[in-house]
Amino acid sequence: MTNRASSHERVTRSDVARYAGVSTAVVSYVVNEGPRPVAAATAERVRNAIRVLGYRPNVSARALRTGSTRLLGFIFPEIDNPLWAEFALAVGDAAAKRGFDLILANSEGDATVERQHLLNLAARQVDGIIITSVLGRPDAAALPDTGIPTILLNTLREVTPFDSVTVDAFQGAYEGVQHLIGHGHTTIGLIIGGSGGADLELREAAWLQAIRDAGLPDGPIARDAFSREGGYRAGLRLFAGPNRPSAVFVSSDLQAVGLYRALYESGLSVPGDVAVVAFDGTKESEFTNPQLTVVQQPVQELAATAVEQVLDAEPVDAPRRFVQPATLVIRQSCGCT
Amino acid sequence: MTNRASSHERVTRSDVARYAGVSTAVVSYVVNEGPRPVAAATAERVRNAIRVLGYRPNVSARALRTGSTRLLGFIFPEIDNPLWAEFALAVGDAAAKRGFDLILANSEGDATVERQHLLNLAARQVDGIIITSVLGRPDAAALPDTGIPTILLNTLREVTPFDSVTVDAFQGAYEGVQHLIGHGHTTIGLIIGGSGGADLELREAAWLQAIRDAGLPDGPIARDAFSREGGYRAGLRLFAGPNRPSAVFVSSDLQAVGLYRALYESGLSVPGDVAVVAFDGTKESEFTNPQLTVVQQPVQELAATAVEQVLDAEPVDAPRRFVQPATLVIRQSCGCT
DNA sequence: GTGAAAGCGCTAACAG
DNA sequence: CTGTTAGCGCTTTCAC
Repeated sequence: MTNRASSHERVTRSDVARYAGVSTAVVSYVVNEGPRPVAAATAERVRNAIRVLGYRPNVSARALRTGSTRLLGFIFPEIDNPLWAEFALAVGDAAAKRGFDLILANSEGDATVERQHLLNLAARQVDGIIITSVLGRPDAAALPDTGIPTILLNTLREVTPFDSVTVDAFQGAYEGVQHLIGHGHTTIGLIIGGSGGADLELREAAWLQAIRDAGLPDGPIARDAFSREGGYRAGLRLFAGPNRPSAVFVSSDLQAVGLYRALYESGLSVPGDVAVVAFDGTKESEFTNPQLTVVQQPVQELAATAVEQVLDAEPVDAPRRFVQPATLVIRQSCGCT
Repeated sequence: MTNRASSHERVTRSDVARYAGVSTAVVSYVVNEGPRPVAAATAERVRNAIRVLGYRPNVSARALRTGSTRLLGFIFPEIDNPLWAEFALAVGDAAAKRGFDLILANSEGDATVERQHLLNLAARQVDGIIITSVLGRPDAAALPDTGIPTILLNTLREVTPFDSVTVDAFQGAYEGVQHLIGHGHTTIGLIIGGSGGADLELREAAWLQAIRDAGLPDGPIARDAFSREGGYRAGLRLFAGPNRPSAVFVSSDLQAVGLYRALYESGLSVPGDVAVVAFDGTKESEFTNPQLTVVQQPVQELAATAVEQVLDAEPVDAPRRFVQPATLVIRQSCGCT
């Protein structure tokens, strides 16, 4: 037995038409349930012919004719962050609900690769593109205009020239830090990626704001990659010196996992010695020991909105921004239990 | 500014031909670098026209004409296991290297859904399908014959009627258990999914064999889902009673993460009270505390082989099986350090 | 080295 | 309610 093209002489629409004794148009009407009505008996004959012959419509031909591939493109920066995997899954599910399939494209965190994927997806005539961009940054303007509805998912800056759907990172981070403050901590560190600079990332801005609003002194910052290793290194640095924070807000739970290792190796306990709240709330964060208290992104909702917008939204002149609230999920690392 | 179809009158091949003052055939020859030669100067004119006009070939039309979409399908049972995410990424990368894109299809662990995806991908005329099937089981025979090259990835049973590429689960599990035995453990438990039965899954078979080969008594088994929760529940059961094993072989590191939580809650330490070795070796396993010793799947290599086979293999009558070795990665949970 | 033209399988006017 | 047919954009054979 083989799984190769064995006895697969391709069955076309006209084979079906011949077999059912109708025209090819009627076959189309039956297959697409429109645009013209077909007599019940005729339709049944056609459906039977389709079944008997094992006919499957050629999607490429249809796409060529209609201009729609019923395909969506999803560009993500790398998959090692389980958050992207969760987004990919959620977007795929939302797309499937509408009868669309998803093409994956890994930009490897590289803006050039991202650009190429965009062009490639455009050539494939996908009906929409969803990007979790490397660029939560304004220079997303550098993305080529493909003429295809495109939406940025999970941008953590305020401004983009594209439609975007994103968690309310400021509100979420603010609540997370506030929660730590509520536990009585006065020195609250931050672990985050990026490079700071003038145009603060929302999570960082919120952390700072919450601290200052509470009249506390700015806490120490350790910047490193948005990865487990990055969090590990950042954690090591944060707790190497004499002025250790008693609490840390971590801007992704991947980094928090790394921080856990740093703390574990330093013999520091969570939440006893250090309280931790992390942003993202992937599944992985649920099974750390102790369990991470997180500011959770509404992944399903964000994905559903992205798909909906990309498929249904009317063109307008100004970029739209859809912001959805994050949820503080209290578990153990903050010290509540 | 909008990201909608703005000024996108579609540029076709004949626009380019007109602009460059050549025939459409020549444009094809240039775009595809064949099959006929083109004078250097002419080619340059065409390339220039392409650039100026911003022409991008229509992939659907090409697919219709050539019968090849340069698309691969990847069916996976659910993405909550980071192993599937790693496979998806690796398959996507391997496909990209060959100029193919990947369509994702989540079967949600349901054989019916899996079947539908297979049919849908066939209708999309993908050039190959890679399945990490729900069915590591012989009834994979129930998969429909699509006439498209299809390969099973990561099947953990010996027999399938399809081509397959898989880690050497028996060898890997055997080595993992042997390693535990080498540490002097005499009661080695197993946490695994599935239901046992006559046709043993390879990891279970290997665990049993290694124990018996060492002249030890069979250890306790806890069966539960291949998830963090499943591992947690299994762990709770395994360590509830009086006859606790001193070591556990866990058939996926997701389950090991769950086991860690159960042990953490029970106040049992790893590897002091319980030594652990897990199968899979995803990135997540590296950052547990203490770090998991794992039998690691060669994810990149398996994915590369799957893509290669699906694209290049000649049809044959007997199913082919490609088996690649697992690697024991010694970290802390086994008690080595 | 280049061009003309057929046709991949489908949809949707348009005609009956 | 059903049939005929043009044509989506591309590749490639065949002629020049």
